[in-house]
Amino acid sequence: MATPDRPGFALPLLLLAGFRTLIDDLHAELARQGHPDLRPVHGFVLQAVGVPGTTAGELGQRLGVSKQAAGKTVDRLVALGYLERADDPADARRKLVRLTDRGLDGLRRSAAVFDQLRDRWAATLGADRVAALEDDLHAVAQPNVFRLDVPGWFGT
Amino acid sequence: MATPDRPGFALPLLLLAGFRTLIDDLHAELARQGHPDLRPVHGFVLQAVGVPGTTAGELGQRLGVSKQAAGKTVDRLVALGYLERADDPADARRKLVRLTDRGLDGLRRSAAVFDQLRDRWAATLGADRVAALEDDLHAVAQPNVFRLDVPGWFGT
DNA sequence: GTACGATAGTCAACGTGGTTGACCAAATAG
DNA sequence: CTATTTGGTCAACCACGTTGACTATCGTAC
Repeated sequence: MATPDRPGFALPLLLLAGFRTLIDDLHAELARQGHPDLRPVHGFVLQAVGVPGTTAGELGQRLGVSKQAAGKTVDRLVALGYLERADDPADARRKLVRLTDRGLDGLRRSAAVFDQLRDRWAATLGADRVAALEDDLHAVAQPNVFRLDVPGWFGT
Repeated sequence: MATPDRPGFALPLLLLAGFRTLIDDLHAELARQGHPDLRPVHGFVLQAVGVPGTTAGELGQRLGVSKQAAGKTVDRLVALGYLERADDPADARRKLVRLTDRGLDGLRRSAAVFDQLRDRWAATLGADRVAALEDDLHAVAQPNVFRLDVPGWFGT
C-alpha cells in the first residue's frame, strides 16, 4: 500500500534516477577511455546491433522505434565511426548495419563498465539485493518496452 | 559480482523498462481520465512546479536543465492550459509559474494513478519488496540526478 | 514471364526537448 | 550613482522521435 511518506511518484523518480546514475557514470568512464562522443542512447544501439549486425528495420523493432528513427540514429553513428553499412549480397533491398572496430571497442568497454558499476552497487547493497532488484523489475516491467522479448539483447 | 548470465547492462535496461512501464501505464490512464495531451515529462514538471508555484529559473534547477529549456517547457504547458504565468509583485524581473485548475487536476490524478500503480506492483512483488526496491535505489542513485535533494519534489 | 502485393530503405516536414551565446531589464552592492 | 548580479527571453542549433509519400527490390500467383 502506498503510504503518505512513500508517494507513488517516488518510484518512477527513483527508477529514473537509478538509470541516469548508471548512464552518467558509464559515459564519464567511457569518455575517459577514449569514447567522449558516445551518447546515452548509443550504447543501447551498439548493443542492439550486436556483433552479427542487423538492418535498420530490425534495429527499429528492437529499439521499439520507427525504421526512420533507427535509420537516422545509424547515420549519426556511422558519422562517428561506430557503425558501417554494407550491401546484403542476398537481398539488394537490405542494407546491413555492422559494428566497426571502434564500435566493437565501444560496445566491449560499455559492457565492462556496466559490469563494474553493477559490482559497485553490489558492494553497497549486497549482491543478493541487486539480483532481487533485477528479478523484481523483470517481473513487473512490460516485456515490449525496449523489446526485451526480441532476441538480440541478451544474446551475442 | 556480475556473472555471465547477469550482464551489467541488464540492470540499466531493466531500470529503464520499469520506468517506462510506469510512465506508459500512467499516460494511458491519464488519457482515459481526460488528459490525453499530457506527455511523459509533463507530470514531473507539474510536480516540480508544485502547488505553491515557482519561477522558470528555479524550475530549471529542480529539473536539472537550463532556464531556457525550462522556459520552453513552461511555454508548451501554458499553451496546453496546465500552467499560467504571473508577475511577481515583489520583483519585476521574476515571472511566477503556477498551476491552473486543469494543471492541479492533472497533478492530482497523476499522483493518484502512481499510487495505484505502486499498489499494483506491491500486489505482484509484495509491499516489502517494493519498499526495499525504493530503499536500494535511494541508496545508490546520485541525489543530484533530477535534483532529488532540491526541495519541491517530496513536499507540497 | 509478367503483373502485383509485401518488404526495405530513404526523403521531407514537423514536433519536442535539450544546448549555448547574446541580450535586456530590474534589483542590489559599492 | 554606478557597477555587478540576477531573471527572463530570443536566436540558432542539435538529437531524437513522429507520419506520410516515394522508390527499388523480392516473392508469389497467374
